[in-house]
Amino acid sequence: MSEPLPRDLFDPACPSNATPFQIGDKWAGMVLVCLEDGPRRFSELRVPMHRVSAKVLAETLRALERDGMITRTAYDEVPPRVEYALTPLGRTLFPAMAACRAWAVEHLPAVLDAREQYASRSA
Amino acid sequence: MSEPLPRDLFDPACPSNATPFQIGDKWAGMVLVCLEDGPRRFSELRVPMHRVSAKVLAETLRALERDGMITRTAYDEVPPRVEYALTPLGRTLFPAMAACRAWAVEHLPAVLDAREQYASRSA
DNA sequence: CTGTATCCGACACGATACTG
DNA sequence: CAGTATCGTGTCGGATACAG
Repeated sequence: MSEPLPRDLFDPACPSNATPFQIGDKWAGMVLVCLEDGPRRFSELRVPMHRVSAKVLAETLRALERDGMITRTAYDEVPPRVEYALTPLGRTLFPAMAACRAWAVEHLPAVLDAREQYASRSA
Repeated sequence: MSEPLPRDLFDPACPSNATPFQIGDKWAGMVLVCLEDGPRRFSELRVPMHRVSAKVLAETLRALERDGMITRTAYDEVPPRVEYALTPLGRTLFPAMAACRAWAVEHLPAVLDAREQYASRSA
């Protein structure tokens, strides 16, 4: 125990480094959850994500599209309509996201306890 | 399909919001991985995380300690020695982290492909 | 409706110097 | 060795105004 650990965690080949680029992104995960049950329009996404500005939401959607996680479909109508939908690749993220969510559900109380004890020790 | 979705994802009670606060943190996950095989000293952690300044590493360690994920043990010696170690609560994160890493290993090539195609479409 | 362009403040982060 | 204090910079992200 406690012998190895010489590697460079910033090596691009290290999955520990590449992993959170989607799940860990501040809002990408939210977008994916919002699309789980079917395609959504830009304005539909803004409702549950009301604390995110249009600018940042647009940037998040671009990044997810670029990475092949979602598709963007613009319909030539008036008024304009654009729908975002998960790709099969995007769906592959859900098991890992579910594991994270399950952890939070199970252990979040313990974390909050730890914070309280830490705060009272500092006082 | 495509009916629900009225909830507020910023509700503190929503696990989708609370989940990435550890795994998604820029360096917290790295620290946890570094501690997996046993306790480490501050300077030992700086080797694999050489791109993180001492200041930020210290802040990350404080946050993880506050949340009950790691312990900090200072030995009264000269020169000083401080060791960080996982708590049982901290260890509970590893299954979720493993799920994320497994996703990355399996699907990262597809993501890189998507990026190339996206770049060539833009050109 | 679905964005983009611009401005601007807040904060995250690194570098450096210093302390116990 | 294990940090903290201070400073400077770059980026994130909101608000607003505007375009297709």
